[in-house]
Amino acid sequence: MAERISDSEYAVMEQLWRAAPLTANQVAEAIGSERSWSVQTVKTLLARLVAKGALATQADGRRFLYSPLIEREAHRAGESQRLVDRLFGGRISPLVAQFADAETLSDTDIAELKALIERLEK
Amino acid sequence: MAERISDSEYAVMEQLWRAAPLTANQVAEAIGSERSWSVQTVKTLLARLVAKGALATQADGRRFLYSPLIEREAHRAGESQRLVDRLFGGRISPLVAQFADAETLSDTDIAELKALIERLEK
DNA sequence: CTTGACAGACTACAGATGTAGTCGTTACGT
DNA sequence: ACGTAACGACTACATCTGTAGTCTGTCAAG
Repeated sequence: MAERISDSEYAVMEQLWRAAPLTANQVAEAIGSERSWSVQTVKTLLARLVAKGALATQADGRRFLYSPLIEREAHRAGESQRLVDRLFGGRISPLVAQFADAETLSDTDIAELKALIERLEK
Repeated sequence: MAERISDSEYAVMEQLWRAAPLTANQVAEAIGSERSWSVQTVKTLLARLVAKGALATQADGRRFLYSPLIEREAHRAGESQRLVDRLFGGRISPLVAQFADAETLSDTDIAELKALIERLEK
């Protein structure tokens, strides 16, 4: 079942979505450039993700190779839906309108959205 | 600084954005219809929100009237931005595309988005 | 004046989260 | 064969969150 994934855990998942399977050390190394976590911290997060059913382990000698069990897309979809439900009554246009009001939309964003909508209208 | 507001706390804020100022009991009563929380729980959440600087109190005899100190819009904007940054590299069209792929967009949603984009293009 | 209802303050406590240390084992280099 | 580095398992601990109980003071009704 879709247990929630915390922020820190998500950073670990990201590496494994980028490339898998990886050893704990490889994950730690990949993350090292972004966050300054000790290897132990990464290992704890990996263990928690395994416990949550988000990662699969595969023995490789006496260590593990980790790979994602949940899809990145599925996670994004769940989290996005959750936000939209909580904050915008489940409707998406107020969400987009919010970004419009905050003026955080670039011309590129607008063009992309336009293309997307046109595609959807068909 | 904008301390984060948890899910439960958000439910309390919602009532106060709907109508303020309110007493603790009024908030509890208003929420009671949606969640079955004890009055104590609501009071704890109110106190935490005050501690976080999200609510202001105003004495009314021997009790307090609570009112929001942060804007609903500002909170929505912050949370939305946070999600988009974390999950979609800060770009919004992939977020919308995600909903499109998940087929959770109604015709109404699409029409609204279209109108919104047209307005933005000017 | 007494009592009881109610208000806020303080306390409780389990589970999640962020961040890491320690322990016991094992494989590899020498 | 032996030490040592590295690995996973277990432990740690402060903070946040969800959910509520208890304590103490006070206002209002009788």
